[in-house]
Amino acid sequence: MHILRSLPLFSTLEDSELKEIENVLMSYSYDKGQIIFSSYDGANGIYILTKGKVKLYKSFAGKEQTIRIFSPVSMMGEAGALKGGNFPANAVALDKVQVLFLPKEKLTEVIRKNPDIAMKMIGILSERLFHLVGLVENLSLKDAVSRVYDYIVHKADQNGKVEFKTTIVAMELGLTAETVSRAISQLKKRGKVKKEGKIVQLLY
Amino acid sequence: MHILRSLPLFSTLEDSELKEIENVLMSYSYDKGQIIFSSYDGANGIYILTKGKVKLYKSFAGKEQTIRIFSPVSMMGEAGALKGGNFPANAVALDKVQVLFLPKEKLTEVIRKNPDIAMKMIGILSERLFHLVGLVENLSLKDAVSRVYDYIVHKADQNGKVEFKTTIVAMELGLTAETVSRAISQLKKRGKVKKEGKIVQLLY
DNA sequence: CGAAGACTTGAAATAGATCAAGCGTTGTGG
DNA sequence: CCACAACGCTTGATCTATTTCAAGTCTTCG
Repeated sequence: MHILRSLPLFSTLEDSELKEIENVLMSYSYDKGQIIFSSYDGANGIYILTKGKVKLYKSFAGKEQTIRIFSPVSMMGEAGALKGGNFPANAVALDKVQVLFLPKEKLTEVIRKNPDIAMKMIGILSERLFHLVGLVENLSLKDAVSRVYDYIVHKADQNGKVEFKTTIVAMELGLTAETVSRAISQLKKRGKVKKEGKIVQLLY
Repeated sequence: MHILRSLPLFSTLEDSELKEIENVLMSYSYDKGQIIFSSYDGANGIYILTKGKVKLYKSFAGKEQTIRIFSPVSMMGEAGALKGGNFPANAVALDKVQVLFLPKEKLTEVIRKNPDIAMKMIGILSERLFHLVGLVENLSLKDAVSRVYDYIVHKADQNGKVEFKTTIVAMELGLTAETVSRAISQLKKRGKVKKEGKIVQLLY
C-alpha cells in the first residue's frame, strides 16, 4: 500500500487516481535545522511528511513562536497552496526529514473532481482552525503553570508519564526554559506531578 | 439582488440554487450583548451576518480574547459546522444584529454539488487560518505599539485614513483600551500618525 | 575525567494589566 | 432644547507575570 493511503485526505481515493498523483510527486530530504519552506516562499504545492519531525513556526524580531510540530504521516502547507500566495509560516526539520511534494495544480484538480476529497479537505482545514483557536486561547488566557500542566496532561501516556525536556517544552509553549522549570517546581510543590530524571509523572 | 449574492461563497451560484437556499434560511435578531452561539453549542449550521457587528472570542478564567470582529456581510461558524461538533469559539452581538441561519445539511449539499463553491469554501477556510496565524504572531511576538501600528496600516484606505475606536481596536488586538490609547500617543509623538476625532491618519 | 550543555534558582528589569480619576461626547427623557 | 447620565477616551500610579541576566549545580558523553 502506498504511503499516500495513510493520509486521511487520500484514503478513499480510487487506485487509478492515486497512481496519477504518485506520478507527479517529488521526493525531498532535509537535515536537522534545514528550512523546508518559509513564509517568504510562494506556496505552489503541499508537503507530505513521511519521515522525521517538522516544526511549524513564526518568527519576528528575533523571537519565535511554534505553531505546531508535525510527525509522519501529515500534510503540511495546505492553507498556503489552496489560498494562493505564500505559506502562512515557516517549517524547519527537527531531525532527518523526508517529504513528498505535490504541486497545487494536481491537488486542486483532484479536489474539484471528487466531492468526497473536497469535503475531507474542508474538514482538515476546519480542524487546523480549531487547533489554532486553542493555541490563541493558551497564549493569551492561560498562565505559565496551567500551560505546562495542560501540556503534561495532553502528552501523558496511560500511566500518566511523559518524557519532559525543559528546553523543548519551552519552545513548544512559547515560554523560556527558566519559566518552564519554575512551573514544574510549582506543580511538584502543589503535589500535581512528580519528576524523576526526564520523566514527569502525573499524580491524582 | 438577494443579500446572499454579496457573500463571496455564493456570488457565482445559479439563481435556482440560490432560491433553494433562501427557502431554508432562518432569520434571527439579537440585541447588544446577546450570545449568538457559544463553544458549548453543537454547530448545526452557519450564520450569515447581515446587520450589526459581532465579536468572536474565547474566554477562560474570567479573561477574554477576541478572535475577530465580523461586519456584514460575512459568514460565521463555518469551521464548527463543517468539522462537526461544537463551535470553536463564542459569538456575541456588539449592537443590534441580524443574522441568517443556514443548516449544515443544506450547506454541505451545495458544496458537494458545486466544485466552484467547494474551492471557494476551501479558500475561505485557508484565509481564516492565515488570519489566526497572524493573530498568534501578534500575540506572542509583537509589542503593543507595533500591533496598533500594523492595525492602522492594514485598515487604512488609499489616503491612509482609518476610523479608529479605541475600545473596538483594543478588543480586536487583545489589549486593554488604556494600552491602545497609550500606543496611539506614542505613534503621534513619533510622527507616525495624526489623530482628528475618530479618524487616524497615517503620515509618511 | 573534564568540558559542554541542560537545568535550577535568585535578583533585577519590563511590558502590559489593573486601578483610579478626570474630561469630553453623545444621546435621551423631561 | 437643555441637562445630565452613560459611556468612551486619556493619563497617571501601582501591580504582576514573565523575561532577562547571572551564577551555580547536575548530567552526559567523548
